[in-house]
Amino acid sequence: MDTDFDVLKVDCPSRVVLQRIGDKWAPLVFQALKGGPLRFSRVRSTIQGVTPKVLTQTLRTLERDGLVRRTVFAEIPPRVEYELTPLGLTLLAPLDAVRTWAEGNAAQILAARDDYDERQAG
Amino acid sequence: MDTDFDVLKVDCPSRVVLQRIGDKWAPLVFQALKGGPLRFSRVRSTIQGVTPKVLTQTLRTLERDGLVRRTVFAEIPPRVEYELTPLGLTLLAPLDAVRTWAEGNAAQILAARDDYDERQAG
DNA sequence: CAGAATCCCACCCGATACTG
DNA sequence: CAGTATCGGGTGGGATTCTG
Repeated sequence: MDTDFDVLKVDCPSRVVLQRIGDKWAPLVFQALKGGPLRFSRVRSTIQGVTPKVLTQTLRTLERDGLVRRTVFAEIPPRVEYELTPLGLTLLAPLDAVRTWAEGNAAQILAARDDYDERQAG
Repeated sequence: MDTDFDVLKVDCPSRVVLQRIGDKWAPLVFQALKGGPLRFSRVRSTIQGVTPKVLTQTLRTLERDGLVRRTVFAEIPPRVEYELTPLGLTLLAPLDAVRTWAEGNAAQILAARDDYDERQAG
């Protein structure tokens, strides 16, 4: 077998990994960094609506998980670049599939919701 | 074009969809239901660690989003079955890719964390 | 069997302001 | 520029108990 992990099992580490994927900003960071290294401010402007604090948190966690590399350049003014690691790059495809699905089916989902809500109210 | 949605934009509906996909239990429900219809208690026992309340919440939301169908049989004792809708089935593949990735790379992630934490402490 | 009701808390996230 | 510090709120999730 390739793996002993099973998301359906309690305390399986893969669940923690799933969690990370499923947090609010992490997938957007991947989307932002898929084109190559980006400076902090650039990441921030790419991902609309994210605050510096939360973005930093997200990037730190992804760095800790070995998915993002943080590079500091000793310059004035300071420059810090973020990029996906080799491991992070392998996650790009699966994540992209989900994102594509989300973008492609958002309308249907919203319609289904209206349907459901209307049936509840009516 | 196929879609006007872009996850990087604020208030884009696809973000909401991503959120849903990324909540704690929804992906596990998909994994549990991928084999076909299942009764509530069966879903519950398949997804280790989920409480009835949270499972109900999750199933309701997925039902509202048109991803899961809930069927009630008028029997004693009560029987309720859950299954993926056609729309839900189309999400199965992308989700499976992520799950497979999570299960396959959980070990590496954990190792990266230990590395990172050690470097912080040391 | 399939849940509903209730209570509760951790934590995730956001707004704002400040700094090397 | 690239963050940190601080405070606060909302909510997703959990434990427990009860019911048609």
